[in-house]
Amino acid sequence: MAGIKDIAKITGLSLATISRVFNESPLVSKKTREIVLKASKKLDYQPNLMASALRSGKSKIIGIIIPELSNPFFSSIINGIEQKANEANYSIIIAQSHESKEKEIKAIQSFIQSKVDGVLLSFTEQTIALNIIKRLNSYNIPVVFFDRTHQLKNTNQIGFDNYKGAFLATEHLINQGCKNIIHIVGNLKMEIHKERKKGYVSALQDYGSFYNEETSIVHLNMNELADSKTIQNLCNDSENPTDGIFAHGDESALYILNILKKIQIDVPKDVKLIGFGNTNFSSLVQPKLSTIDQRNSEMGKLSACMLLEILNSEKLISPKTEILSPKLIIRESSLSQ
Amino acid sequence: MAGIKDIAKITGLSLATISRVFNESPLVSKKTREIVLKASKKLDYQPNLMASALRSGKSKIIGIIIPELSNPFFSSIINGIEQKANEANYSIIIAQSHESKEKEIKAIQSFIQSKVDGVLLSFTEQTIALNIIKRLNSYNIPVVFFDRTHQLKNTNQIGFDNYKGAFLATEHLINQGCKNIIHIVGNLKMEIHKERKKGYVSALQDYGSFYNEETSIVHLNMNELADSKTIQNLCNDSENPTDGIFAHGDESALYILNILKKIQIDVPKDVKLIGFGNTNFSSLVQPKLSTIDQRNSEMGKLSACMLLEILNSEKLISPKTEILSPKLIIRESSLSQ
DNA sequence: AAGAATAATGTAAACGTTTACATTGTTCAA
DNA sequence: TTGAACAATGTAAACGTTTACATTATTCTT
Repeated sequence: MAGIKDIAKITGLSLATISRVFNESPLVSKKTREIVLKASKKLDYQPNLMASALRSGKSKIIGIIIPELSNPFFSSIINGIEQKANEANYSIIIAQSHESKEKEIKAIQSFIQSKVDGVLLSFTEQTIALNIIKRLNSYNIPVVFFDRTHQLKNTNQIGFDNYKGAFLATEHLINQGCKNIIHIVGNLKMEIHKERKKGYVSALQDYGSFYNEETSIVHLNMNELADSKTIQNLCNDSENPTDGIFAHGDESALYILNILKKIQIDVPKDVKLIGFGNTNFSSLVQPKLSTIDQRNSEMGKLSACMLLEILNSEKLISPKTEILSPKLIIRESSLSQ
Repeated sequence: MAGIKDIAKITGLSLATISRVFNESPLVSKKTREIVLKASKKLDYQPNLMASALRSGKSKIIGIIIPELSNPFFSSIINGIEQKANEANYSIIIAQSHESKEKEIKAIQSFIQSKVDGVLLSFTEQTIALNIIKRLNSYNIPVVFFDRTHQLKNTNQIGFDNYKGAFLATEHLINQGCKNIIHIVGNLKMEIHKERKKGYVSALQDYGSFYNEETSIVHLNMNELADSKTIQNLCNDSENPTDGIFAHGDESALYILNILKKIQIDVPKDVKLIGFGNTNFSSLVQPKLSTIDQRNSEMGKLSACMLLEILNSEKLISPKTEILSPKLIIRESSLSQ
């Protein structure tokens, strides 16, 4: 309820001076600063961020758009973002796109209207990044893309080396003696999953392993019966039975694990399995799941830092792309012996 | 960039009329409405929510405080909240308390300054709800508590019947023939875990089952070696071996599952196990985990609706508490034969 | 046809800050 | 002792809306 005016009244100072105190301006003497602070305590003064934002043009809010909050990958990224944002006294406002371009656009619209200072964005599979950039640019709102990156130059991005991650995973299976490794692919409309597939194929080629575009790439259709038949056929193939599986994510790895169990194929004895993402449950399942760590929280922190840097610097910072390197996590599901 | 003024200029109308159009006031004629909308399209007019909030006192923002975003329970609640909030044209701003009272207070402070219209709050174990209520009340910000509820009258709450959930879980184990059921308790400083314990004890008493405060209640200390020894001792007790385990959460149930596996106790043959929360991975582990569904998304929707109702009604709505009922989900980990 | 009722629009102040510019007070060099 | 330099404070307009109140235009009643 109490505003800067009230403080001015009881201290006998002008609005400007009071305002300067709260903005930590060096233009105010120690003595008056203390007087003001004491008065503001007494009145339980709460600065009105809306008014401040309106006048100054800085809202101290960062907008985040992600596909799905309940995806643990994204929620831990947000953890990282929140930490850095809070340190810098920014609030975060979150919107989910649910992989829908329309919702994404709506979110951006709402962010523009809310006058967010910057946007962190992991776009949907259908998004044309250029449009988004243009839109935000025309309102002078900087944006940093994370996780889902694109080919455009001159944009700020924090990515992850999906290619290398997939390569490491596949290589690991090869090292464990697998002769016929299949890959459960994700949505190939998305760059990240294309990259994972590429990494997988590269590893096989580098090591001269068996690869067949028809049979080595498996699309799940989330119909348990059909899927388990497919897997069964592959694993029981008389000529070239599958003995290694690289799944595009931990969750689908779990799903596969279930299927294998049902058709009585032992992991890791008969088939070795590795996931992707190092989700919190991956060390808690039986057998413990080998996987690729995506360094989620780090990604969050990095993107937040990049955005904050842009927000804090007067002059233009030349855009840059940073790519995080994967870490291979070896647990039980992929180990021979 | 374009504001209401620009629209006024090119249409020759007054600011008031333009404003009325965007606020869907009935006081404006169809003809002028269309003229205004056309002009606003042309200018790509974006209402400045900050200015609007400042003048009207309504920010159209809901603040959410939760302990931990990466806890899937909370992220699905937020999913529910976001859905309802978006429908009503509200943005959500999220802060995590990380179970720290200080961070929680800081978040509330920041919400007050951001002039959120209302707060949805799941408080930390150390929180004294009364203080929070008082603080928000003095700034006229309504609050709805969810999940973690308290005893105070005259507050808005959406809770979950933890007692009944625990009762159902325990009862189910009894029905499956368990004679000696232990309970892995959560943090007993928290009401929800106290209630779960109570429900467990009640079920045992109602059915005249074995219960011993000393041995039936197990606190995990997250030291795998020590914990596995404890569990082993209980399960191999010559007089009264444990044959049923009710864990306070799905994650700890998974943890227990691992321990049991390691000490070669079969689930569900030797010991039947049930968790709490119906987390997304619970149907993907081996054996599939029986659990109690907490109806997370529903809880989110309900709390959002309750808050929105308060925000939309002129007159005071008398505070109410709603308690969601648990659903028993029976899967493999608890089934006999 | 006059006045009442209603509909549509306009005027201008207000929301609580920030900030460019102006003013006053102080210190210090010459 | 003047005035230049600097430090501290003040004045008042501005940010982009909303809204109480005033005004004008239109329709209706009798």
